[in-house]
Amino acid sequence: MADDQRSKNDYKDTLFLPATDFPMRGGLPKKEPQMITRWDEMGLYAMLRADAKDREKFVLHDGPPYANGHLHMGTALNKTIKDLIVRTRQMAGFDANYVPGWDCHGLPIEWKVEEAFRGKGRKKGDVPPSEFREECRAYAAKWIDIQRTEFKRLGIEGDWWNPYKTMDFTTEAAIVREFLTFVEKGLVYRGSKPIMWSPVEQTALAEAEIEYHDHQSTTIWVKFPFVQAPEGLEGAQVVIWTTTPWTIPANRAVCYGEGISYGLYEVESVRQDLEFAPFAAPGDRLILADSLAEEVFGAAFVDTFKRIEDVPATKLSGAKLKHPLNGHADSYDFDVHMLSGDHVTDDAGTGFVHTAPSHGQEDYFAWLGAGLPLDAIPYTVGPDGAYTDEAPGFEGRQVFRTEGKKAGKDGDANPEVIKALVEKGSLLARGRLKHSYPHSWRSKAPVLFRNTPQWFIRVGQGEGSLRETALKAIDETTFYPPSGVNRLRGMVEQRPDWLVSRQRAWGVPITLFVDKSGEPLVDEAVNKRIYDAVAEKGADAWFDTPDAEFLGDKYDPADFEKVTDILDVWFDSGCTHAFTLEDRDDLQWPADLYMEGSDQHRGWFQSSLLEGCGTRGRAPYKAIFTHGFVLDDKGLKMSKSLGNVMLPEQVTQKFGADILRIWVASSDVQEDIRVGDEILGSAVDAYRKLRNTLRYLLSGLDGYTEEERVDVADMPELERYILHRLHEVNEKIRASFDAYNFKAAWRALSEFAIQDLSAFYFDIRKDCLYCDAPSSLKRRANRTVMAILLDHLVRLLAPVCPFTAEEVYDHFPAGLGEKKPSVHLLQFADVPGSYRDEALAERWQKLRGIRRVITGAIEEKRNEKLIGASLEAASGVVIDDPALADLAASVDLAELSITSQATLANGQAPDGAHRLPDQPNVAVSISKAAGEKCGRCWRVLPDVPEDGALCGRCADATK
RNA sequence: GCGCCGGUAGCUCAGUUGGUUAGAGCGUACGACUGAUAAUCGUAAGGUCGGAGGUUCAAAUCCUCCUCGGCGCACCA
Repeated sequence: MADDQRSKNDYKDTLFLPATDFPMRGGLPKKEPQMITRWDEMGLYAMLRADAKDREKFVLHDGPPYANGHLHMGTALNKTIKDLIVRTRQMAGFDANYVPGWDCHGLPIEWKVEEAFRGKGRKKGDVPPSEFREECRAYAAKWIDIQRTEFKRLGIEGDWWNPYKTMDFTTEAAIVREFLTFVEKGLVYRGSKPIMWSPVEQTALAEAEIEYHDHQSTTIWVKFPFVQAPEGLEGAQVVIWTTTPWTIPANRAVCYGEGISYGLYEVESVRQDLEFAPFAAPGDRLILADSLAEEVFGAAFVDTFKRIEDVPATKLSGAKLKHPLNGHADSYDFDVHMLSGDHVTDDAGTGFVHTAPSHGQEDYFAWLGAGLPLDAIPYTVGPDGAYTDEAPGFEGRQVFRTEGKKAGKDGDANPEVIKALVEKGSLLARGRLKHSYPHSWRSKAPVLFRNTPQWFIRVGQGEGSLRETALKAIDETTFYPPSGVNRLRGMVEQRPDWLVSRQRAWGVPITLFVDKSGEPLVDEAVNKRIYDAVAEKGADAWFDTPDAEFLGDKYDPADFEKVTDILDVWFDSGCTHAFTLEDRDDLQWPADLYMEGSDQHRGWFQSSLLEGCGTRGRAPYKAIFTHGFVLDDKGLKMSKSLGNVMLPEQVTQKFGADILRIWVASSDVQEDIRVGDEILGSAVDAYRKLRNTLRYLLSGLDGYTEEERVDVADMPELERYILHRLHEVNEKIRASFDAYNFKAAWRALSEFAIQDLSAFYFDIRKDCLYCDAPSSLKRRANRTVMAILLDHLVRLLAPVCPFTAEEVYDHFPAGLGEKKPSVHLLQFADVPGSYRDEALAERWQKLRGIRRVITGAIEEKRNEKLIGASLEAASGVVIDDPALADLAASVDLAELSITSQATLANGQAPDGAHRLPDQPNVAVSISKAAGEKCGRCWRVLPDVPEDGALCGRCADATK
């Protein structure tokens, strides 16, 4: 080893090099769980509450996730945004108490539990309802535990040990109370409508529970003869087309459109080249929409046909048809009405619509609209999707299979009906059609329209209606983003009455007694007894308690029927505001904010709105914030089949929760956001950079004490400029937090740390920090500013990276003053307005421009291998702008640009000087600095006696 | 099918009421340093602003159509 090498090392000991135990690498996957344990043990949540006890409340009301399954990126995103909101509000000086909740009732859990029972060889029918519900309860409880752990792993702060659950007895009672309020207000009625029915799950489904998938249907064209043909139509038959042959036994009418042009057609010949005989035969006289005739004849393998005459729609008015199954099983001998219908079009089918009022919304309304009686509508299909005895000859045949592996596949109803139609000579043609068809979102099995008695909440129309109240409430709500208002408004404007009954076991019962006329009993005393019983024993109380106990002396149980349906789970979740915000002392009603995915416009936002408006006349929230969905790195939806699913657990295990949180904070969460390896990689890089900046602050403040502190007035301009920037950035970040604009806050924070601090301020002051005497004013000012920066940055970082912020806080040098037990007990600190100095900032903005010219010039010389370290350089700066030259003269350009020397001149630049396009008046020439290199500070200065010896400044500093 | 939202450098995002050569950070490449070192600093490359028309003296920004993606609604007799 050479001598000068050793001497360098000797001087190294005289430097004030940064020192800290704070590690450069985060090691988050290991460290974060320990931090969670520590927060639990110290009771951080309780401390936060106690600390904020008397502050103004800010309530973000949690939309309950469903207590089933592990977290996915969507739920992680959702809870992380909520946590960002809650933490920033808390640190901004509010009491932001976050009470998480879970949605526990409903089909998905029931489905899983049924599966489990089946696995043990027990069919649902064999399991007593109370035992079944007990299992559901246990199942939900299990997943609540799992999800709680997973949410906590993400660093979500909240009342985890006292959350709300829709299955708590008190909650179930509260939901009963809310529902009975609707009843008392006369908003609940029993209707009989065709509704979506899932034969596999044997329940009615709301629109929210339906999804559309492709389904292969058998289509048929069916001929209906006239009972008594209108003049000129003797022997003619009306043709319909349907994709649901199984609804033919329920057919009671055929609709035609008044604006459609119909014609009477006669079959001349049918195709002979087939291996089977077409159902159509020469001489058949058929009535069809003109625009569809050719298509129909094509399907029927008719070779040639002729059009005989027009059939005006008026001619069909009032006509009666024979049912195509007339005589089958000695039945179907009633008349089929021809009805006019606006819904009939001639762009598909035959121009005539087969109408089975028990199996379609439009069919039902067409029937009622014609003034035909409700009780003439048959119930041909039972809850199990099999024909009842109202479909003579087909009893027991299933539309869809409901059991085993083939559940959801076509049953034997269609083939049997088609066979019967063929026997009757009513079939004209058949075919297959692949089209989108409603399916249950849970079982993925197709559903059918079925006419059953159900309970509804009347949303109504016009003045005084629930709809009107809700629309008014929407106007009074703030939406983030503003476009959300259109969406919710559109849905509320259009939605039908709220179907709230379900024929299931796991949920809050519809606690109604119905009298002989079908009207629900409304009696306060009875309702009170019901409420008390449910509060004590849960939903089971409704089913297990004898009716007489509820009804009391006033009513005879024999006069009433007890409803055994349960409530739609959306009603449960719509009540969360009542049993959480209102019933808990540590929250308040209405909520300041509901924050969920944009799909909840149709879900929770709406159910809560209707519930709140129905019972309390206003929305339970003041504002709604929506986030988008998590997509893969190419912008596609994550799905198992695409193999592009990423789980939050993978992220926390590989990188840590703080990384996941940075991903959230740096993304535009109001839109759909992407996630993938590269995107998370950026979050990791940003994290490292920020972590190192904080580490540098910690290490630079090693041994700092209050005595070092310098008044701002006594600080160099550079320090004051940085404090000005801090003020600016702090304002920007705080304002962004207030607007829930986390990406803007994150951007401001990380760009400040990178550009202003790491690449500019720290770089310039490194020499001072390492080499100047501890007593030097400049160094003290530098350390004072570093202390101020650290204090603010750790607070601003805390909501985004709660783990890392806490770790930084742990490593705060003792001299920074008294500490709280956790960084999260701090609030954001105001940066004194006196730090703000626009004039100074403008000057330094210009100086940074000059600096960029110098660093660019150095880089040129570096590429020419003339110099290496910038301290080897001396810069000759020439400025052709007197004011700018004066400004440059007021600072130490060498220090600013981290060169050893600098000269400044006015006027024209020499040839070959470096320039930048945006700095037209600045030119820089670089030469090697004259003198020897100081062995301590490495600057090349004329006052260094020999290479490796000390410069004057260092000689003083080491005395 | 209809409605809403969105498509700006490899990635994440800025781009105010339309106005000079469209910005930042990260990443990349190259280089420097070796006293923030699995760090730090510098320089550079990189975009026909999803596409096509149109309005305008002037459009990433306004209009129309198309396309891709997401969400929602609906129909399918």
